[in-house]
Amino acid sequence: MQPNQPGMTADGNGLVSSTVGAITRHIRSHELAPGDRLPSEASLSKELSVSRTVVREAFRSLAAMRLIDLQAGKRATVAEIDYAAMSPVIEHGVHTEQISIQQIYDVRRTIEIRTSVLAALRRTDGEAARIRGHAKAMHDNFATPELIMEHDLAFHLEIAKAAKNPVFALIVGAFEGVTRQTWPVGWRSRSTEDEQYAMIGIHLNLADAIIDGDPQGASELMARHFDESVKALLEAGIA
Amino acid sequence: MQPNQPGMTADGNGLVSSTVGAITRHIRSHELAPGDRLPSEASLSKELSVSRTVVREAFRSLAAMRLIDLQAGKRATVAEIDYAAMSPVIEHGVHTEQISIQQIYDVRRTIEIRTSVLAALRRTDGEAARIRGHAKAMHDNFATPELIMEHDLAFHLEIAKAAKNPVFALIVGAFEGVTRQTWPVGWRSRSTEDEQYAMIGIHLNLADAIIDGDPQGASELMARHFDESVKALLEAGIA
DNA sequence: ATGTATAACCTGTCATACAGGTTTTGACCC
DNA sequence: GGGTCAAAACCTGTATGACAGGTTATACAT
Repeated sequence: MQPNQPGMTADGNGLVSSTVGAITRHIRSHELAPGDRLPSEASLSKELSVSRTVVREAFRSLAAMRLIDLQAGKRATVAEIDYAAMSPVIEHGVHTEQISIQQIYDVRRTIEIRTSVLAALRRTDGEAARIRGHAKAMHDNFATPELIMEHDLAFHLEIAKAAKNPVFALIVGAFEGVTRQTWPVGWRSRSTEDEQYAMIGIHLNLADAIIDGDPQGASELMARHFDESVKALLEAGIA
Repeated sequence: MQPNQPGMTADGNGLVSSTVGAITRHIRSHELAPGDRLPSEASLSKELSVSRTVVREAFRSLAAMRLIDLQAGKRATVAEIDYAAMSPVIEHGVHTEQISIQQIYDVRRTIEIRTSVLAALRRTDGEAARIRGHAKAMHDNFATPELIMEHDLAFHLEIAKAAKNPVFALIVGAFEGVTRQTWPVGWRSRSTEDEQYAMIGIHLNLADAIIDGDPQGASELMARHFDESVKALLEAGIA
């Protein structure tokens, strides 16, 4: 009804896009920080001269991208970076066959060789302990593959966090969903217990290299880990 | 009103989350491919026993993550991977000071050294020509920084595409929005024309290395490009 | 000043309505 | 039978109003 208020960021076609842009601009111009509250739906609706419906759909869009948090009854708040924000995007790409598992492993290899180097250089003692703890938990839960997998995922994410660059953690987190779906395939393709223990052994050695502040060693172990994982997946017929 | 239908993917708290999960499952179980049409809002509303409001908000969520495309009047369709899908997430991280520009350049350096290697190995002749074309356009539009920037961005994205791995392109695309905002700073910090021509020269040499199928050379040039860019940004006081 | 009850506010969901764009239907003509 | 075109049916975008249930702020009592 009212004319479309232009928005610099995303005033593509509809009112919702303009409103998303307006809210984004509001966050930036008011320099809102994570946790800060946004205006209510009603007040935004009035201020932007659009219906509450439109404001709600704009909020949903922003929440889907994890720029804001929504909770029933409470006002929307600016969100902290969520390491799982991009996981659905990657999963969708894989399920629609636009991305292959091997392509994901190539990206992970590239990224995680770097995170292992940075982690070896920058890790705090607490992070080192947690990384070592996950590797050890993989070993100690040998009989329960699901637990091995969870500690494996946490191990890689913890290394990314220890790299002190949230973007690396964001990318590693993006692959968690897909990895959760393909990990069992790789695990089963290591047909003997020796092979399975060897895979866990690499994690233990990698943890040690990071604890020792040995970027060279960490880098080589991470590269080997991915080379072997890709080999295992290829043998299992996953391309 | 009706009880909450559980969804395996995202039945967090509200009906919208469950509905997002249900739609995602629909796409997967029916093996829908990009371009395929989804059911109408009304039929999903009936099938899932929720109001059209809820279905619409679920659609908006999926569209925000770029899993589906929405167009007025038309049915929603499964989306192709969009290289700009993650740009708002990164921009938000930067504007809320959860991510620094330097951290982004470190990730880009890591990723793009790899894409330059892969591009040198896998590029088609058409891609090689386009990459060279953007580098040349940077040189030819020396008087118009905005054009240099656009061709610079397109140059890097084209290399990522030539790497034949959509995930790399996705990541490079994620940084486009932020780069568009910081690029002028780096450009101005190259205070003499010689420095500015040198920056463009690296792009020309990099294009040649990729055309020649020289991964080693491409890798070294890309590394040098980022080292110099980071230096320029640091001198301009951007951390 | 402190604690608590209550009012005011806010979000989640539903129903309905209508404008305007899109697809399907069906009639008509060759 | 096949092609053309207009009308009908369908679909999405947006607005409005309503109400349940959770949250925050107010004001009162102690």
